[in-house]
Amino acid sequence: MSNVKVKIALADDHTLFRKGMISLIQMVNNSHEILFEADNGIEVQHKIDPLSLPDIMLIDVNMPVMDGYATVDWLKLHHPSVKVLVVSMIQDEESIMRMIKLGVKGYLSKDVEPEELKNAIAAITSKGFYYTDYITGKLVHSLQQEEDYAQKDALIPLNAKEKEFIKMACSEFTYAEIAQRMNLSPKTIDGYRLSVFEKLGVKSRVGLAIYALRNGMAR
Amino acid sequence: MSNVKVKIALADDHTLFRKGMISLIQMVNNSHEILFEADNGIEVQHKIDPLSLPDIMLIDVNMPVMDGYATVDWLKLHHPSVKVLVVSMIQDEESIMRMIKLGVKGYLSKDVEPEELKNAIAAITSKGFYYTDYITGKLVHSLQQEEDYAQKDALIPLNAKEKEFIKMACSEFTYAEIAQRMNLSPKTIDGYRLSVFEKLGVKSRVGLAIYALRNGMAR
DNA sequence: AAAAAAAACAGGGAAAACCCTGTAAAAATT
DNA sequence: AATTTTTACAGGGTTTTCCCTGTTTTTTTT
Repeated sequence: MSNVKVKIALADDHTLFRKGMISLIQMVNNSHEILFEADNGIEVQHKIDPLSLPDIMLIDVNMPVMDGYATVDWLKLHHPSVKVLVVSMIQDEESIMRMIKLGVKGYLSKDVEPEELKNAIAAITSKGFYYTDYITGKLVHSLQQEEDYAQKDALIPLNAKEKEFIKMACSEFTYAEIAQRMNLSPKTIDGYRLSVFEKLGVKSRVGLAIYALRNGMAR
Repeated sequence: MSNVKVKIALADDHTLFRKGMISLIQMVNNSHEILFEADNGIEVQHKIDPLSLPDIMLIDVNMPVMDGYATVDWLKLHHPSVKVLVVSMIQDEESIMRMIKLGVKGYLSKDVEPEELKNAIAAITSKGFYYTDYITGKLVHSLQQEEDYAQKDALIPLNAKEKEFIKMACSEFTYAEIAQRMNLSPKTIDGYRLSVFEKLGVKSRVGLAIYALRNGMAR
């Protein structure tokens, strides 16, 4: 650990919890400096000093006025160098994924041991992130869900021409232009249109395009 | 660790590497049983015994005839209980993400210390997965890339009604139905259509839907 | 209060998409 | 070789989308 103090700031609407965290952080050793604390995102915006940005910000998800998501989003845009460690009671996959996608460097439960909080801050300082097994598990699970969802198409038998037609339909070409490009008559294309509409259960070309994009049949 | 041996199988086209791995695994302690080894995915399909499935399969990405992806995909479908640990020289984000999405429980480089291989097998056996910091980093990075890509829309000034229209247009409603639902005349909707077409540079409703989905303006 | 800008609406027409029913040729089955 | 299935294609009509040129009403600015 270097001789420069790690600068930390906190955003959490529960004063008692916030004060507790601060005392915990300072108890560990004196290599951490608390820059400021805030009740919510708006206060963060006012209290943050561009000339002395925190290295790490501990942020809660649930806060009044401006919640954790909005706060992280704002930080990402205005002070991207600030590394965010979420500390929240909320542990559901959706919140975790949303925060990870916003670029947070760690996500802890509020009932972890003080030791783990220390480890998290140390890891984020040294290698840039700290994801527990729980978080990693959620992350991977979510990815696989997406993928599984995107593969029900294998259940619907579509031949090569139909798949090609679907890809072509996900564009601004007219059916007449698609016919040209596939060397088929517009009437044949109309036949493919009808058959894929029925197979996929869509009622319009827009519906088809949406279905295809959502299910990875076209990019 | 229980008294039942952990059953392991390997798929890698490099015989020497495979043999080395086996000796390493058996050297650790005698709690591991090697069920079989295979040159590629096809051999896995033939050698695997549904009555005595491996707990963990070590699989390489690059293999002739049937590669790692196809092998994992096959295992996922036919023997989902088999936990896959990828061991490969390939370490790029795309391969890693593809394998993770296929549900592999770990991904190691071929030049890790034997100690880490041991840890990985132990972790997968006990808690179900083993992702190194490197893999976790790639995972999170890939997620954030996706999200960043999906947010350039803020650059184009669209008012609330236009955004609502775009969402509605990403459906199978006709413009007349959209007009009803937004309590506006079809002719007004036609005006919104023209203005968003121009702002987003699209030429048809399908083009609009594709643009909106790709840029996160509609789900 | 007047001027300017934005939002809502309209007529009308051409092009594209949609949706029937039906036929001819090629390919696969038997 | 005969039959069935699949693929390719057509006529013709309805609806929807697209696109042009406007007017009226509401909101914002000065």
